[in-house]
Amino acid sequence: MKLTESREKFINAWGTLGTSWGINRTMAQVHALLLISADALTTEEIMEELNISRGNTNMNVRTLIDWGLVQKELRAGERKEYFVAEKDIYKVFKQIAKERRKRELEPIFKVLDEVKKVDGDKRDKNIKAFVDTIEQIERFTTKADRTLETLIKADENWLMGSFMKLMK
Amino acid sequence: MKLTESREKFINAWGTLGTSWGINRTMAQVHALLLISADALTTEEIMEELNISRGNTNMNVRTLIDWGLVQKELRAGERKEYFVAEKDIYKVFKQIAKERRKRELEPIFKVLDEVKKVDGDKRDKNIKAFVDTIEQIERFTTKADRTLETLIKADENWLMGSFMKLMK
DNA sequence: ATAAACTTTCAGAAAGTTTTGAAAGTTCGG
DNA sequence: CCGAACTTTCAAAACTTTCTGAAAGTTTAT
Repeated sequence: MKLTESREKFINAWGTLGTSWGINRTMAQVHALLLISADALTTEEIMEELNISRGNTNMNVRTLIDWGLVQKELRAGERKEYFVAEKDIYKVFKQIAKERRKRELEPIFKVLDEVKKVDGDKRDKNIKAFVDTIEQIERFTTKADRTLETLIKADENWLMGSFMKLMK
Repeated sequence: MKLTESREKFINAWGTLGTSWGINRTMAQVHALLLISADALTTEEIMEELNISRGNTNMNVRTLIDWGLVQKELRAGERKEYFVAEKDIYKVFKQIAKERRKRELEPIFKVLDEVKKVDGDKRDKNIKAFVDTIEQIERFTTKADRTLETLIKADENWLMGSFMKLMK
């Protein structure tokens, strides 16, 4: 398979994967493109490679920068901005985990906390079913969250070490 | 806060969370409703509680059954089907992980495998950047996948034990 | 065999999300 | 301060996904 074809295939696959993880297709594709490019790219180059508009490119590159997955690179004597992706895949997953934790897990914790203060007799089976479920979810997610936090803070070797241990 | 209000709040939060994880909002809401209900519910009851159509209810309940998160419950002498959710939250997350692994990780492995067989001189920096990235992703995802598989197969206590260890 | 009680399907409508592209904004050298 | 080179914004359009509800299908009792 030719490089061009392989690249295209990978970019598409990454875009599809992104979609089912709640990340928009184009954002995932821009990320994939930058990941596999040896050099930093300009807006113009991204537009051309992916056949997308300037506005779309700008918006998605900006989001990737917000997520800490892409950085601007300035070149002496040039006006244009160049973009490079973080190439270390561990860092990439760590960043994503961090971002999503903030955007998704934190709000749910807030709701769980609020919602479990339901009033009424705990012997009522409907109240009991509700409270029990909420508490179980809270216990589980708190544990999962702490684990995630540990992983996020940990350095790469530690991360690998933990995975290794888990795998026995 | 009244039970009705709490329930509604939780159902909505769960629905929103689902959305950002690529699970459709209604499916997540039906799941939430069944999770917090003391008794099994009929299609009719789900329709009424969530204000959704018969077709929509049927489709989403069916998908939840496919995912192994909900079961049919038949009652002697009754024609209607009753639905109950798996209440053990560990099992719920395990099932979801299993499902998504099959639908999302497996296809990406296939692509990575295909795509890394790119032809051309490995000293070309573009080919090198591409192949290096693909290999890194493959190594990482394979490890993550094995860990996931181990977790899926493991029983609940083992799962908790592992989490505990990770948390130190 | 029929009818009642249910469940499933599916085409079109509605809702939600993403993309475009032109216009507005910014920055910098001279 | 001007104009060229770029970046950002945003309303409208295109696309995607989800939902509705009526019709078709299935099952069971008699």
